[in-house]
Amino acid sequence: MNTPTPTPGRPRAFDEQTVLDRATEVFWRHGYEGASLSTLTSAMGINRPSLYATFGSKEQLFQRVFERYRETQAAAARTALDQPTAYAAVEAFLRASADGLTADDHPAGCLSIQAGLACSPENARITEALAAGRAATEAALEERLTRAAREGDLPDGVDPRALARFVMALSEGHAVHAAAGATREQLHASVDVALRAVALRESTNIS
Amino acid sequence: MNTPTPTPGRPRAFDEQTVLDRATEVFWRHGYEGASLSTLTSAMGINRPSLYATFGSKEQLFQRVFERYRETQAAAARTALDQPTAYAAVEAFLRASADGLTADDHPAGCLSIQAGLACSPENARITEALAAGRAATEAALEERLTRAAREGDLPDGVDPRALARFVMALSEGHAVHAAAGATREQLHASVDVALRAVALRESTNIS
DNA sequence: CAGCTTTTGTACCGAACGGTAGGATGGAGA
DNA sequence: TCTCCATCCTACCGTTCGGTACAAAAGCTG
Repeated sequence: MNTPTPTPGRPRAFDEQTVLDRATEVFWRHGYEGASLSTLTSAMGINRPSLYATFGSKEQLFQRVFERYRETQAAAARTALDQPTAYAAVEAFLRASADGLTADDHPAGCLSIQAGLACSPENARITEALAAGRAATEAALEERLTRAAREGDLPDGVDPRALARFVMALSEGHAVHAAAGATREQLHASVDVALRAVALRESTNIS
Repeated sequence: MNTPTPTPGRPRAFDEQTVLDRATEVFWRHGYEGASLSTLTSAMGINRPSLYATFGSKEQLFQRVFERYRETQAAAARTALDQPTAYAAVEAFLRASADGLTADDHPAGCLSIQAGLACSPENARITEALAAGRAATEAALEERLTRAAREGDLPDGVDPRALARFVMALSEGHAVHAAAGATREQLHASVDVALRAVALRESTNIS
């Protein structure tokens, strides 16, 4: 479990995962640019040189934070997409998303959205990394739905890529809403509406 | 048209609306905190004291920018919601949104989303103002759909508030996608999927 | 032209930013 | 107990941040 090899020199006074958790919360709440080193070190309970010795820079710290975040997100997405039907997979994805966006063990919303949709030019890489993370989730969704299309498991006339984009966009919109204070019930009610679009039978347009 | 009253003193060398347009683009592209005064004044073609004499502060400048932005957004929403049926209103809203998010006379996406979903605590008012603007749009949508529900113009079992939230969330998600490079066609394909949820007949769930 | 008023440009303010130097500190091995 | 070495902590670096003082410039009015 823990490292049995006794490294020479003074041992660290903090646990890396713990301080990463604290940093995650700060970035989540204030965004990348809004999270100052003073706020970060204060929340992490370490001082600047420890942060730089351990993580390299503010940007590298954030990349570590986001990497960890992505892993848990990806695991949750994988679980949802393992459902046997497209409808069940989409519902599980959106339900898990709504729950995650309003969980009380972390700030409301989604780190990918909160941390930096727009940044100053020198931090453009942050924006790109976040977008890449979201794109990866959408790709997993698309892959699952493409398989569903092959299996005849999608409503007629529904393009799996469009459906993946729709589901992902809705989830991101819910993230925006959650960050602004929407409740879990409100998000699930929106999911109820969305699922009508994934139901099997072709429904009739208004005249 | 123009001011016929000759104000005393040296006349301004810039047009207020023009420099507001430039400021809008900078905030849109870099976010509130990512938009430095140097970048702003440089893009606006004026120097700092002129900015402060005219607008008061960076925050007040942004409020002016956002106010103008809201007016055009609200006008577009009003046009869409004036459609005779709920379905047509929702479609017009989402189509106009998709077009606006990918128009080439301004940065991709939506100022409300780009400017500052998360900020440092001292700029929390910016985040709140943006959320309030989006909430106002959602309220207009909800009002229209509540009327539709009264008129029997909504599918069975659809709560107008939930539908309004769904439409708004999707639009915000599309804003996130547009900022990350999604094309207009991709957004409209997602709208195609979404509209299935608003279609009149109750559709059958998967078994 | 003189006098008044407002804007313009330069040059600056204190504070906060991300990042770092270097001595004090504490645990393992000899 | 002494040595070694990575970590800890104070205090600082140069730069940029949002915001401003002040004097030169540019219009009107007389």
